[in-house]
Amino acid sequence: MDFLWQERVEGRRGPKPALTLDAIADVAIVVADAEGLAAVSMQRVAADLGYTKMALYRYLPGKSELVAVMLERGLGVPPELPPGDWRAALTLWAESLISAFVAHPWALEASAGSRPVGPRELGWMEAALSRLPDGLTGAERMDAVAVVAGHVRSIVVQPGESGMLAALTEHAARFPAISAALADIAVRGGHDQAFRFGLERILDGLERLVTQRKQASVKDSRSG
Amino acid sequence: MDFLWQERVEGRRGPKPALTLDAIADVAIVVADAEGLAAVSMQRVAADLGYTKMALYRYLPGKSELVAVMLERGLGVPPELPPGDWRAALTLWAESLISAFVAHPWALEASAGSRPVGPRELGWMEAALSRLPDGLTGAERMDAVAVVAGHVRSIVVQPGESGMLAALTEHAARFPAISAALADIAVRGGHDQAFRFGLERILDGLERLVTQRKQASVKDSRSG
DNA sequence: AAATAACTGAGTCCAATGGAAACAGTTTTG
DNA sequence: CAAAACTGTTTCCATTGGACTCAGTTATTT
Repeated sequence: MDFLWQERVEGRRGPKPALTLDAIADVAIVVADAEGLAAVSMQRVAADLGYTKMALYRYLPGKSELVAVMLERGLGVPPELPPGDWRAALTLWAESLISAFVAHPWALEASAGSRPVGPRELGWMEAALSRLPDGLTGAERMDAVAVVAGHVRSIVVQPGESGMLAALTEHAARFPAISAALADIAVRGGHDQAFRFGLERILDGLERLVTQRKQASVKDSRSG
Repeated sequence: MDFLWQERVEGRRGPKPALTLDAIADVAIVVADAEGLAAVSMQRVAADLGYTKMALYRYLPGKSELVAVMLERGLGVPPELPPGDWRAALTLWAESLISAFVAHPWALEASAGSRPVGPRELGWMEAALSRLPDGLTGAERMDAVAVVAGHVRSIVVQPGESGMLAALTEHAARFPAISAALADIAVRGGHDQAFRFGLERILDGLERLVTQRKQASVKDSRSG
């Protein structure tokens, strides 16, 4: 987890390092973008760099750390969110996040499970948190961001439709509700529709909570 | 994808198979539950069964198919949803799904990405779809279920808090919003709180949409 | 009943993986 | 200058998923 936060100390003994952590990660990202995360092996990355596999271990403890660095660089820095409407800000945030995931599909797999967190990832979290409306507890704020981020993830994963369609052609009768719904889906615009729909439901739900609380607190101050 | 839907044909020549697909998957599930999906190898599963690795390939084309079968069995059958309130039904559905994921944490990893879909997985989808309120298009119904399922997934993933806390102890100043929110989290009840919060926001958002449309259609029929 | 064809599980072999350990060469520090 | 620290390379290993072969078993066919 150190290497995610701390850059290399200068002025050490021995030969100058020929590589940098970032250069390694960038090559790995190129591989992952083109051929998937599975194609990223120490050997492959080292070969693409023109070095031997074990040279990388001078920069990284192991492969999982390489993936962590890839993720940090792949995510990029969070976008500048315009001031004003919190819904617009969160929408832009979610759109940017989904763009990052679409550009680097492996990032989804890489960001699953418990793992060390880097500064950029925290930057994304910070950006969203700071633009949430008032009237939520700290825990609720974390949860709210988690819901939006979870929605983005689930959109990118998209396990279903293609595999579902294949399975349904033979067993449509057993799953009438799916069949009926899918008949409608063929004529719409892919991911984006689903993304918008879910995001707006979530923001609506959030908005309802905060306005509800705002009204309650007004009533409170009036009566007390 | 065949083996997910079709059981073995009886009355074949040759020796009786010593194993069954389900028995193999069950052993693999035990391994995955105890030591994670990474510990599931053909060798390991075969050894636990008392057979050689290559024997398994008589039942499965490859490892990815084993994981697919594991997922089908691990998910189990969807719960019976009580009639009536659609919010209660969807809540129970989401709770059951999260229980399955908590019981089999590897199922999350296994269900990521595009993959063949089995009957039980479709059964879950069908169950949720059939209990959604009226007033949604087919595409929207799919999206609505996807949002809820995505929320469940994101709750189970829970990338953050532990790793985040570790990182924040040293860099709290750089991320004030996270620090403030996390200070609140220490005193609450883990996953469940986040799950409830997000689910209720989503259901609120859905409810708003359908009631909105119901009102619009009433007004419509009055004026036209 | 006998022959055949299909099937079984075991055994051997392979390329690729992540990683450990020891290596010779290079540069800074004492 | 010598020693210490660091570099990238080389050699080695266990484990992985999987292709292929082989002897043995059994249901179907003749």
